[in-house]
Amino acid sequence: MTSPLDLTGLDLLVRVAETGSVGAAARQLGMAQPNASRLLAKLERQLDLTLLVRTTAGSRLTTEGEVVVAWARDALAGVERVLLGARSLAAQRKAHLTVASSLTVAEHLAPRWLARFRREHPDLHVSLDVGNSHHVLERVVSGRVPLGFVESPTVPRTVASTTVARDRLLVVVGPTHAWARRRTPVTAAELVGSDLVLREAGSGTRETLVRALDLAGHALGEQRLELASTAAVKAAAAEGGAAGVVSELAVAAELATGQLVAVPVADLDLSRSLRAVWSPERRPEGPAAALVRLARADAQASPSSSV
Amino acid sequence: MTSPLDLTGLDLLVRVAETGSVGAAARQLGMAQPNASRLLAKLERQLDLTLLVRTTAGSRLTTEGEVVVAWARDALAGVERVLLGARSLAAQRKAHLTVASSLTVAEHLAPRWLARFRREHPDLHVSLDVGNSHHVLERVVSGRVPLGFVESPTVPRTVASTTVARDRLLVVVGPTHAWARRRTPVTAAELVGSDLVLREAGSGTRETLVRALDLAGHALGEQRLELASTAAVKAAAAEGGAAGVVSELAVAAELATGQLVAVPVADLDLSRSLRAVWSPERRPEGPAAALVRLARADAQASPSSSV
DNA sequence: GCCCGGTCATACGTTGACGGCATGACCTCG
DNA sequence: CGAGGTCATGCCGTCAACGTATGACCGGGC
Repeated sequence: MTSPLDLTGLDLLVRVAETGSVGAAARQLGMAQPNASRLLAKLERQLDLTLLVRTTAGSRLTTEGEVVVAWARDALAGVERVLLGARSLAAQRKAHLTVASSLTVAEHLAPRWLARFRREHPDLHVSLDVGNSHHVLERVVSGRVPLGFVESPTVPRTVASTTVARDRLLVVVGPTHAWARRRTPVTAAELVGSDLVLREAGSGTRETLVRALDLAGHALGEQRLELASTAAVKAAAAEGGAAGVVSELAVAAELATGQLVAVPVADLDLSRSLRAVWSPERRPEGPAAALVRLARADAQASPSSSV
Repeated sequence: MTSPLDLTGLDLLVRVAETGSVGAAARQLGMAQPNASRLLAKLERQLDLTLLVRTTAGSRLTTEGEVVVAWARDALAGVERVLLGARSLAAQRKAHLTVASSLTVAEHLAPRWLARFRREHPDLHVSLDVGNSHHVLERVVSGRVPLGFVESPTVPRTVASTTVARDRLLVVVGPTHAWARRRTPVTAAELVGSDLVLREAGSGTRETLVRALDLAGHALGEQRLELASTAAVKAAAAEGGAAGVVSELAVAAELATGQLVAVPVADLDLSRSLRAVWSPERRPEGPAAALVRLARADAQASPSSSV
């Protein structure tokens, strides 16, 4: 709880593991060697562990140090994704390739694509233009952007598309909710009659749900609790007595740790496809085509699980 | 590169997303509201993005803010795993349940188990005792520890065991290595005749390789490059011209981003099982049994992919 | 044998950043 | 129209982190 939340020490530790030297690791990070030494000592003090064996000819990891390094690499990769993604959001100006993307894709798939893409084309700056499905399609047909990704169940005939992955909406509740231990599926009628927390109207997730309910002959009431962000929906569902409806991609981690429980649902088809879309006159080529390939390959490499 | 690596701002942002208020988020982190306001402004400046729409009745996320929050949640979960894991390594004293674990299990599986376990039993302190396979077995048979996890191909008859997951060693090379584009499997003979980077003798990974080679009628030479940590092996393989041999669990992330490439291997069975082991007189019960259940469930939920 | 290049730790002085408090502007609700 | 909530700004003190300088130690080479 009262943790520093500063990863510099862990970054340093990982580099010590790779180079075998505190000084070399310090140079990689552009800091002076004494600071690195101090920082590592502080890290050991805070974690109450001895991570390194300092010899006068370098430093080696202890067993515990190795374990911590493995964990730290994951954590650092996570913040690397944040920073890389943020740069892709910001660098509209100097971007060589701009791709429009719906929220679900940007939130949960784009980080891996960006990391991989950057590695294969280190000289190319990719920029993300995030908006709802309508926004993405508009950008593509207007030619402002050569490629887009949407999670709509259908796309208009004005654009060409290919499915790169599949997605599914889940009904999730906190572990204390009555539905958490339920084994018989919840019906669509029960769903519309219960307390639900949802994204606001206009979100792709919400539209998919409304459409599925419509096909089943049901309609959402008006008294739903609407929240501004997916994070808020998840937090509300985890805490309170209401059920949330979110993409399976958004809750993989929470399901794994048990913070949220998925409720089986009958009568409703909540799956949808994630599509790459482009203007028919401008078929993706070069980097854009590579990105589509990469996205499809990534999706089938990890069908549903994620971070 | 020149990034702050301080996640407090991101943590704050996530909490703003959940609560809808900068002040409330600040209180959750025990900081004063003005500091939170400043920190968020700084974060926006550093990322060159506008993440929040501050109204006088609270703060809502922009679209870009939502995306960043989703990424940040992953990153924060990663450092949470590090901190939780470190506590489990350190708190030998106040632990209610101590489990011995080999390196591979501790590095790549334990974080998820610990997070999940902590959620189901918040009052129980679990401690990790990490060592090589021999160390784990010794602790179990001597009764110092009620439960252990090892990745040995076989276990002695003095302990009872059950397989909770499977694992496989991979031969990996950097993308520039000649084997990177190879489609025909590498033979065991080629393997022993090539430049290899390995963990030092005594590691479970190394022993598994030696055993597999032995069964195929080959033996490792002596001139191998030995490195102290798995991280060092991965770094050396990614950079240089040598091939590395590591657990698939250790390189899932690098394979996904293309930093490393797996080379197909013929003639060798490099798979092994990860087993929970315990003293026959002391069958796991209560929390220990729950941990075994949890481990097995987790493994079959995500067969091979991971963070 | 001796010295040079490498390792890591300690000491010291400065500065810059962060935190807390006080204040002000603004909106909403009663 | 006031009360309670939101967020931003300004001021100031303190502490922590940084860079430089130095010392102890080991190994390898000429």
